[in-house]
Amino acid sequence: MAAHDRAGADVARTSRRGPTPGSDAVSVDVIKQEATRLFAERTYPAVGIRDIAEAVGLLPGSLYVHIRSKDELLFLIVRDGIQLFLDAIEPVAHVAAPAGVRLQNAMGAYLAVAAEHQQQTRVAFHQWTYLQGDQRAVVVELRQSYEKLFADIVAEGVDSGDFRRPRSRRLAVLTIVGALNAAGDWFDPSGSMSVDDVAADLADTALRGLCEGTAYAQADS
Amino acid sequence: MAAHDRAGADVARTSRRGPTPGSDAVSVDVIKQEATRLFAERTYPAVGIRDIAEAVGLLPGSLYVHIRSKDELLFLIVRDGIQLFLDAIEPVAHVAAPAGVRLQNAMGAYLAVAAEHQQQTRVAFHQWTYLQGDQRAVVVELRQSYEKLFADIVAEGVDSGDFRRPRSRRLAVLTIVGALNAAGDWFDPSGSMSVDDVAADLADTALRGLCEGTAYAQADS
DNA sequence: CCTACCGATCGGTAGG
DNA sequence: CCTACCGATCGGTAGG
Repeated sequence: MAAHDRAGADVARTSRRGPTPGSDAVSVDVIKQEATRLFAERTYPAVGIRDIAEAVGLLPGSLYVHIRSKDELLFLIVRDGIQLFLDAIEPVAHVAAPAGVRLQNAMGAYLAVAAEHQQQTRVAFHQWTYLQGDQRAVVVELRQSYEKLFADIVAEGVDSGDFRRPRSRRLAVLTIVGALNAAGDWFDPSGSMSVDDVAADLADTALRGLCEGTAYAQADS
Repeated sequence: MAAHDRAGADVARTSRRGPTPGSDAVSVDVIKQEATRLFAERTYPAVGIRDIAEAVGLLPGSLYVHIRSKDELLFLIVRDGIQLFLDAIEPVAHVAAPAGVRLQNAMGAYLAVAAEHQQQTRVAFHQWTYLQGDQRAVVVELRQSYEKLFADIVAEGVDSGDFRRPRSRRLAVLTIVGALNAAGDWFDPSGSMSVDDVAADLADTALRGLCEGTAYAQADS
């Protein structure tokens, strides 16, 4: 009876948090996934190594079988997160098409990734600031590549005459990227608007602005 | 000699961190000011009560003569920060003028505050998420008032025919507010562009968009 | 992957 | 406003 209870307890215990023999142990990917969720909900410094361990069903110390440190976990999430955007936007940014079309498609590609990886996007674009040293340097470089995709489209649009000449090209790029990043924050994939709807509306605002017809443009030219 | 040294040490000690008799003791405002700087640089959870104490020249425990808790400090910074924007934007948002003019002026008012209170702006718009309960509820309400200022301008612009009818008014507002908040983050008051320059460029993008002439508008209508 | 634990630091308080 | 300290929690490790 006592032996029977013990055996039952051991089975429950093993299936709850042990590396079940024959099935997969907790992997780095699962840890990254849970850490992404927790960082997105509460931010990196507010999430403890114990919160992550509990989420994946391990004891705190056991996490270090899979990861080197808490900050390496953040680094991987941020780096891979930005890379998702580079991989999605690069193809549509470089096709042979008018700058307006390419900008609209780049915005759509951004939103598609942001909608599919909402939590990782939040961590990647807001929480890279907690990284230091080499990790931070790598991320800063990736961020610059990301901004350059949009900067190139704007520059080519201005040079080809498709776009008006803004007072500051850099500022125009920061405005677009800022609006886009903000959209990634509030966009709700389960809401009434699809990714394409939102992308179309964002592109409208970026390309045409809010003014009806040429009312505002006339006042300036 | 020993007595002399002691007296000198006491004077230095008093002037360094004591409540110097006859002069002002460390005030809540100084603590708020230093906490604002530290929160903006490293974020709320990453800043310890000991960091704040050191910045104002007190020992950690002595802070609690002036403040109730660390989270109350954050609350005050965030609440007063958002209020700065409400106070600055409300007057220009409600004057009798075309929606385009009012939007441009509201953007200028936002940027003026963001430039003058850069650190508090960062804390107010990014770190209110660390607040909970009643404090968070108060802040959420203030944020809604802030967004409503822009929502009203857009709604009135659309109704009067000054603005084209966007696919989603709410989305247009979020886009504008998002671009504005982003500008508050990267705007450098010591840079080459003035507040007015940046406001004019932002308003251009919001009202006219990037496209030259009616090229993009024609394709749509 | 767990047990058992490390030193450091956290926000905050009692008593003067 | 300081002295002296509280219990709790932090990221991380040695040894099995």
